[in-house]
Amino acid sequence: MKTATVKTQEACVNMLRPVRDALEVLQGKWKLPILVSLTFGEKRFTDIAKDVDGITDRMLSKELRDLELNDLVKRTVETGYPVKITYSLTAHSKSLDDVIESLRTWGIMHKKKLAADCKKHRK
Amino acid sequence: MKTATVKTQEACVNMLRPVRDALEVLQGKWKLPILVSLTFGEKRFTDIAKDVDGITDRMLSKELRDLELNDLVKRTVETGYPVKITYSLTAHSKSLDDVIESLRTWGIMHKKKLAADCKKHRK
DNA sequence: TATAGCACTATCCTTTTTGATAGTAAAAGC
DNA sequence: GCTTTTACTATCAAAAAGGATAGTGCTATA
Repeated sequence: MKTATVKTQEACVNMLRPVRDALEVLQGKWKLPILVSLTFGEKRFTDIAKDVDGITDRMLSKELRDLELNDLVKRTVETGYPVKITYSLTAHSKSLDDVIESLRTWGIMHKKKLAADCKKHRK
Repeated sequence: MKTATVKTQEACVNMLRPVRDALEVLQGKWKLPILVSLTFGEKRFTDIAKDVDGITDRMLSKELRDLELNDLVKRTVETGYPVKITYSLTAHSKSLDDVIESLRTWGIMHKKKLAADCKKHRK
């Protein structure tokens, strides 16, 4: 391979690494949706389940545990009767704002495009 | 449930939908990395494979097909001897710039945090 | 002639993810 | 006393994702 090619490849791999690091913690169908739900304030287990349509208790439980381990969600137990458990964002997950917002914006565009393409093909 | 609660839940679900739409096409370990690799210009199969460390031919082939179906990658055949096949971004995938950049930025932060936390725990 | 590069595909297998269903303990509300 | 709510866990099963390995047909190169 040519030296120039190797150089651009290196640049590419360096660009790629952080993206893959981020993906490692955020990948999957549910993690980002759960975090989005929590941007609306701290919530209880069942409230999150209501927001994130289609998630099962089992998945929600597992994903919350994963997110907690990565310091992306804080679990708070309010003792008393009955015990109240709430989940909330952390400083670390709040820093995901840009990611979520850009993904959201793109998602809107993408949906519009799908609709447009669909019309085209029906013609 | 209280009316106010229902309203914020509705707002949340509406916020969530586009994120989930986006995730549907972009999810997985490889799609975004492949697209990042192509932001450096059109590339051939083996070149992408070199950039995206760890991907197998099977996966790359499959993911490229998926991405092409969603108009996120363009496959170009240059006839001649030998035939040259190149992959490149489309207008649609170029619009992912913000998503990729924010994910990248967050990934860098996240890694730093991991390193910092690791130090803390060793103390 | 032998080897290497290109762009894959095929087969088989393992791991991970996701889903369905049921169950629990403790308290509150009817 | 019975049901409901809350916040889960357990078990089983299906589906999706990912990986290992090998092979193909073609060309260029040593």
